[in-house]
Amino acid sequence: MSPVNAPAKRDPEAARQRILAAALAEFSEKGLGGARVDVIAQRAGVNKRMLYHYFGNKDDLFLAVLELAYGEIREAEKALNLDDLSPVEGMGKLVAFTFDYFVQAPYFIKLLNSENLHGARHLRRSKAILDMHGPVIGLITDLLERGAAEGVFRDDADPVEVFITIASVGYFYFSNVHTLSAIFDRDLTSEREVAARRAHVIDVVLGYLRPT
Amino acid sequence: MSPVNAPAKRDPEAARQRILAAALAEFSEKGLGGARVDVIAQRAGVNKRMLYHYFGNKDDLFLAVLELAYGEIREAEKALNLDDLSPVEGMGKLVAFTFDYFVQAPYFIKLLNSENLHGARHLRRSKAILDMHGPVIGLITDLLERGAAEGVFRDDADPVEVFITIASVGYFYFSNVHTLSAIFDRDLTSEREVAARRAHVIDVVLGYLRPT
DNA sequence: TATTGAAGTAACTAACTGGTTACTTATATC
DNA sequence: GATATAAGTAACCAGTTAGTTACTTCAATA
Repeated sequence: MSPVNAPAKRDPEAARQRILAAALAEFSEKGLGGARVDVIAQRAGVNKRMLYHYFGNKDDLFLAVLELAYGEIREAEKALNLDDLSPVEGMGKLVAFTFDYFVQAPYFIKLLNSENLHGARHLRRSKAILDMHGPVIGLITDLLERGAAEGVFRDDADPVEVFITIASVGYFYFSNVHTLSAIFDRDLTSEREVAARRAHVIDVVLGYLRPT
Repeated sequence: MSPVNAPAKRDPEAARQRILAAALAEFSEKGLGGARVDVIAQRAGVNKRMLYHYFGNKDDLFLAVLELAYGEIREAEKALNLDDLSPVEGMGKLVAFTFDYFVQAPYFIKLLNSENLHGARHLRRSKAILDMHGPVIGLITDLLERGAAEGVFRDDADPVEVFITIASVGYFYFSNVHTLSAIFDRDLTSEREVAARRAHVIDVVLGYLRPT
């Protein structure tokens, strides 16, 4: 006869979520190799044994975190509704969205860097992630085709190359902020610098896409 | 009375170089955290104690490797002689060079990723590296100014943004080859794909720089 | 050729690391 | 309310890890 809203003494789902959140933080701060299982357990406020109970081992936990992170960005992309916009506006919105996403979810970049250091061995096991990327390419293909037909975009742009380029120009900036800031002796994490970079990357993609 | 060319039983400089080369390989394959001091010693064919004798500790050894890697690319850049070329040709050559450099020295990307995961804490201690980047920016500034004056480049491009963009479009491709290859289910390390990317990144930079 | 400092070695250590064992406790369901 | 199963805990373990100790050997030079 316990009240519906009473805090459950045991809440498996909440524990799972806390482990995932703690692992996301720890993995993105220290990388897969640098992250410590004990620290994740401590941050999640659960016994270390629970990580193994819920996720099997460190690598499988990392994969779960990776699936979470990829799921979030591809889900957000789907909600963009670029079909209602002109090709130029749509492309600008996609580039801005991608850039802003890196600002909002800095852990995404760190996780991908870690995964690439390890040859994408976790991701390759995840059918969920591998099936996730059709939609984005579809979005870009549609924008490029409409733009070329209307004569506002060049007609020789490859959708996958464009996708990689859109990701590149923002990703690299944030992935390498520390070395770039040190080298150029200016704080590239400042709002002013980030805003300047944001304007630049939109200029680059739209500038490139102008008809030849 | 030992012959000049007889192999010295002790060759400190050679030992130092072998340690550096082994550390470069190990650090770029496993990252700073994943690299093992014992493995570096083994790969270099020296006693582990020698790493500490020559370089002090693991972090200082990493910094030495970083200085070596940065020195190499900035030195190669200096030999480009872009002044003799037209702005468009010069910029094309710089973009191609940067891209090709990532192909030729894949360890450079791995080392930078590691350094950024650690907040550039080694690099910031290295005056040598921090003083290394004036020349490249000078090169780009000159190309942009000449191009704008001749009316073949837009006049609102910032040299540092352009530098970062030139690096981005190649760096990200190679840094993330494994995840990208998995996601798009095609081997982006193949010669054909690399050549296509190379052509694309030149198109992107030169396309963007066209006058507005 | 005596000396001294750098080059080199083997064995060790204290702290850590991912994962396990052996066990207890809560809860849904029949 | 008995019971099976999932949730949870504390203590432990075998293998690593960066760095050190205590020592020997070589070779330049005074």
